[in-house]
Amino acid sequence: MSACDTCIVRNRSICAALDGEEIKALSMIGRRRDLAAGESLMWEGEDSVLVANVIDGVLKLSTGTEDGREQIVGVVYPSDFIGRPFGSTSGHGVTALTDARVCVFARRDFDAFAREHPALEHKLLERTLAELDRTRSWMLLLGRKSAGEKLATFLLEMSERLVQPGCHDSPDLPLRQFALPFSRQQVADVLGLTIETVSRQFTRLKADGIIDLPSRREVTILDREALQAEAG
Amino acid sequence: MSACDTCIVRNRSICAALDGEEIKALSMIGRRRDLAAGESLMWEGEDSVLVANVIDGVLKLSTGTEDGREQIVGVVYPSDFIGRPFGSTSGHGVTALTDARVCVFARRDFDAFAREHPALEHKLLERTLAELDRTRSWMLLLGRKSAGEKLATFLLEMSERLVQPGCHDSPDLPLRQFALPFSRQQVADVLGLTIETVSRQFTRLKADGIIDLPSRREVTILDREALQAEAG
DNA sequence: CGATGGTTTGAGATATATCAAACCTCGTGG
DNA sequence: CCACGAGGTTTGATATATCTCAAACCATCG
Repeated sequence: MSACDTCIVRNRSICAALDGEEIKALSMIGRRRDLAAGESLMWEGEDSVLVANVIDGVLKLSTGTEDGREQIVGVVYPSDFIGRPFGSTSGHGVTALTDARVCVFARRDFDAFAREHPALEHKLLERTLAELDRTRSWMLLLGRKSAGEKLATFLLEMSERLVQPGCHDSPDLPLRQFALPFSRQQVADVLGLTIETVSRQFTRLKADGIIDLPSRREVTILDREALQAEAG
Repeated sequence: MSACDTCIVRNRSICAALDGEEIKALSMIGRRRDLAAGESLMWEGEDSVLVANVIDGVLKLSTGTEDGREQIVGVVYPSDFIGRPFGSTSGHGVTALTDARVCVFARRDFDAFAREHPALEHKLLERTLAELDRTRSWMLLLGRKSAGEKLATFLLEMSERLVQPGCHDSPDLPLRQFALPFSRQQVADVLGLTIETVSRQFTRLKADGIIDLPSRREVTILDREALQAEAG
């Protein structure tokens, strides 16, 4: 019995494209790995040697300039795919925001396996296309939205992406309350703002009664309509 | 004889994955279309009914907010692929910046064809992954770079992307001089700036002797090193 | 408790946006 | 051929959102 048999993202990750035999073959070249919050799985500019599926936790993809400015260019959740198959170097680092568990493959092995399994490549293509869509809509946020609109948009996306599929009662409605997997600085790095501006926008949204902040890492959306209006 | 036989991007587009027979089959479901500068091929939010290969010209992908702010989220060149296969709606409009020629397919037809031709899907995957890389590095520009850095980065990328492969003497060096396929406003929409700020940065780079501007649409890079330094 | 790292709040500086006017460039029609 | 007009562009003066620098604040953990 392979680890895949009990994998909780088995049916949501790209592995869903594979049948029992194939999964078994794939499991031969992959292995689990646990990451502590803050630990990195790959570094910017490094040769792309690994790819992985996220089993549990939240990770950030980030790049920076020479002089230390950072920009988070993506956030991945359970069942998402990480890494750059068929490619030279990875343009961004990958770091766990929460404790996380991933299923890693040597890129060369994965590439070879994928090329022999078109259904897997197809899933990967669908995922990559979806990720590209999300990334592009994020460009609108970075290029054209104000600080207030940025934070509101971010909180709304967060409330949608953090739902555990099939976990609770309701059919995957966006969350009313959730724990942010980001520090204030990291929120700033997602939105292209400074930590102070982010903090001020948080307090403003709270003062306006649109959200509540039970603790630094927790957010409650009190008035989703208003938050959507703020998101522009 | 199909139109593909004389297609100038035959060997660079995703079609390069196909052999003679397959190309013939694909050519049955596609057709050429000419676009005048300014003409749109698809609109934001519209059902994704078309996909296409760019044969000639430059096109922009753009989104906007309700209140009319616009952001260009991608620029495509000859041999690039346009559209959203396997997907519901297209998140951005596609508009020709120059007169252009594309090879369009009904998305449903293309999807079906692609699923039967893994080599084609593989090419598409590689392209999509590369585009995602480029888009993410653009996020760093939008989120963290100053106006001057943005314009310098933009001009450098332009000088690399506008080379006609195999066209000239030299082996695809970046261009020293080129015609911008963008108006000042469009440059602003790429960089997340206003037209005035873009204009001021152009004149500053010119005043500093880093570039020359023979005409409004033409750029000469006088000092590439300095421009790279400006790009941050 | 007192230290530590993250966060909030404040006051001031600055890059970019905004508003407005002058300026080209180019095509059109007199 | 020249005057005219229209769009796009540049330049200028001013406003403002966001950044920067600095201090106070707060939770957590030894």
